[in-house]
Amino acid sequence: MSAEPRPPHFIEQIVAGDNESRAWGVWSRADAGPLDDPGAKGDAARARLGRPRVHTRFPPEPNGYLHIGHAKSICLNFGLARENGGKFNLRFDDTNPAKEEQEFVDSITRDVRWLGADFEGPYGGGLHFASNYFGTMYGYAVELIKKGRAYVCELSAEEVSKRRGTPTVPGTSPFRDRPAPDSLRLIDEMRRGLHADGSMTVRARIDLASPNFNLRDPVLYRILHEHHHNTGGEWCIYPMYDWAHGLEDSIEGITHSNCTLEFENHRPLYDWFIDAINEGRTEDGSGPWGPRIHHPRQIEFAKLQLSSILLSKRNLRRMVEEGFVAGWDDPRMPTLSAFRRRGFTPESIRALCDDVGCTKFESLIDLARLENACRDHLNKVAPRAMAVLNPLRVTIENWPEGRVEHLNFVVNPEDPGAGTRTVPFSRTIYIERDDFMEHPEKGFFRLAPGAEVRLRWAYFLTCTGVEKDASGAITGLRATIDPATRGGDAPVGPDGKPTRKVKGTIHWVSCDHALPAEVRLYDRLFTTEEPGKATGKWEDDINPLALQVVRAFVDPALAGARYRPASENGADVGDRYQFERLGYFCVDPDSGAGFGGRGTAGLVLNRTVTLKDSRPKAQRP
RNA sequence: UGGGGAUUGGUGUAACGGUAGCACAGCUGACUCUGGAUCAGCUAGUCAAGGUUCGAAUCCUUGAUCCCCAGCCA
Repeated sequence: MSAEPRPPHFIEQIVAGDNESRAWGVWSRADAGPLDDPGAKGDAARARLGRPRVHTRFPPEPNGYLHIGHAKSICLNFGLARENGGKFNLRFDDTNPAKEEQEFVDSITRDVRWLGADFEGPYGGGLHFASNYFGTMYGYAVELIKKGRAYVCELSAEEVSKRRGTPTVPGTSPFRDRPAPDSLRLIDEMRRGLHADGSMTVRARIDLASPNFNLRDPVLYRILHEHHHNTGGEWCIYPMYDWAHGLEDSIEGITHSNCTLEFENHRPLYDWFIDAINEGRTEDGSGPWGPRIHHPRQIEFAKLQLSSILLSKRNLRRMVEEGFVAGWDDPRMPTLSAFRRRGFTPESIRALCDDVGCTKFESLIDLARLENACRDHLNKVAPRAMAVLNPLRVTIENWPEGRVEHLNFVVNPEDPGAGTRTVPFSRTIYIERDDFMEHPEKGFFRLAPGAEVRLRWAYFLTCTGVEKDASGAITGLRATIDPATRGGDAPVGPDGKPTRKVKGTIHWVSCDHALPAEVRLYDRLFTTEEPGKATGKWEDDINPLALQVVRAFVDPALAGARYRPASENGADVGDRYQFERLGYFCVDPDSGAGFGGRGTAGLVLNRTVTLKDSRPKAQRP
């Protein structure tokens, strides 16, 4: 998008500074990667040797689908690893068995791959699960109890809440002075399943008077007798996010723990945990506690917010569960699965994330920028075709019945390598109803009675008559073509210059050859920039026109269009086209089997985004 | 009413004591077999008030506005 590379943002600057000072050391033979690998992974591993360590991660909880907001974090973290020759981990933060499901692990894995953050490629540090570290974390908790830094508390959730205090009044717990041996016995009993859910917790002993509530003796473990998607029935106590998260980064050797702004208040807690664990530990591992553990640097940035879009998991879940949309991948949703189904490319999403930069300012990005990024990319790569969404039949009176010509059609003017194909032309064609005005208004330069336009790649056409039904509605047009304009070029005079010009060019399809298709015209789900802001209920701002379905006639070349499983970074994607003058469209999986889809019908197409409309604002529909 | 953050054109983003720049949007015009694309130009900004300084978006003071925090969620 940008002509010049964007200047480095603040996190990139921090990383560059850390590289300069070797703040995180350098990659060694032990952690650089598979040096013997003959492919790209080996190349990256060998290049990594001796370079400053940069190791990032994307740590989603598998409790929902990834949305466009996550894309920013994925691009940031993967980009940092790639640009610095480092590594990027995909890690599931699966510390709450009650909320997490395999379906979400699968969708997230697929979506991260689709975006291009290849966590198993040359810059990949692999796929990880926080739940694999439960044993290590438990050991750290026991260590903290032994050090007098944690205790078992038997306050109920309600009592903890009641005793939390206020910003100026300290909290209390009658258990915080429980002797370490007692807490040790109790945590063991908790782990062994001897206590009921909610009966007790492990808490850090920090500061019940801190104005930062995160430091008011936060809970480390709660009892949950639940089946876990990864560890099954192995555990009945589960670590809280705050306790687990920083440790996960530490265990994986993450150098820069990038997260969103709301965790700024948690950073002192994460630092406290690691410092407390490191208390008494030594560099060489001598002494009672072993070697010091890694202490990552957390950096907070503002999450991506887009206008006319809702991104909280709670709201997305409601939209799906209460039927506002058809599912997580309904093309009206802001999930990555939905954007993919709608026809957005990973390149365009990455371009947006790169374009908006990264700061601590909570900005609201105009959704149009994502749409523009998509147009930008698709313009360069999408093959062109013609389709008529709202057909008006035109009979060409000076074209013989039954005669068919195959005219040359440029597949993509932006890409000469895409070549040409042919498109059939016959006596009756469909044109777009909007491209005709019986009484043309000022500035309208398409078809009107007596007016001449160019049929794209075909002939100049002059409207000679209008057919109407009893109610006066226009049912068809009569017209003639100029045989001397075959191919769409004006005849040239003796001076080699065109003898006449037409201002308008319209698209068309031959009635006898057109392929019928269901076209789903998508628009934004909400009519306001900040849904629900006015009334407090986003339901009030739902756009009833976010989906309109039309029966269209499309270019016969679309007979070859397909929905293709595992075709784009392993994800299922439909073929994408530009329908000239209309926008970008792609094959939906609801298409019939003949088109590679899972549905029973014929061809189903989604409108990804319209073409830009540069008519003066007053003239736009 | 405690603590933690933030504030530069319409929207984003740079400038790290030394000419407020870039992108997108908007508006003109050129070109065009897509009212697309492309090309050229224009419009438009440092939250406020003081202070330090030869010089302040940048440093200091005070204030304004917005966001986050009192889950056994993440």
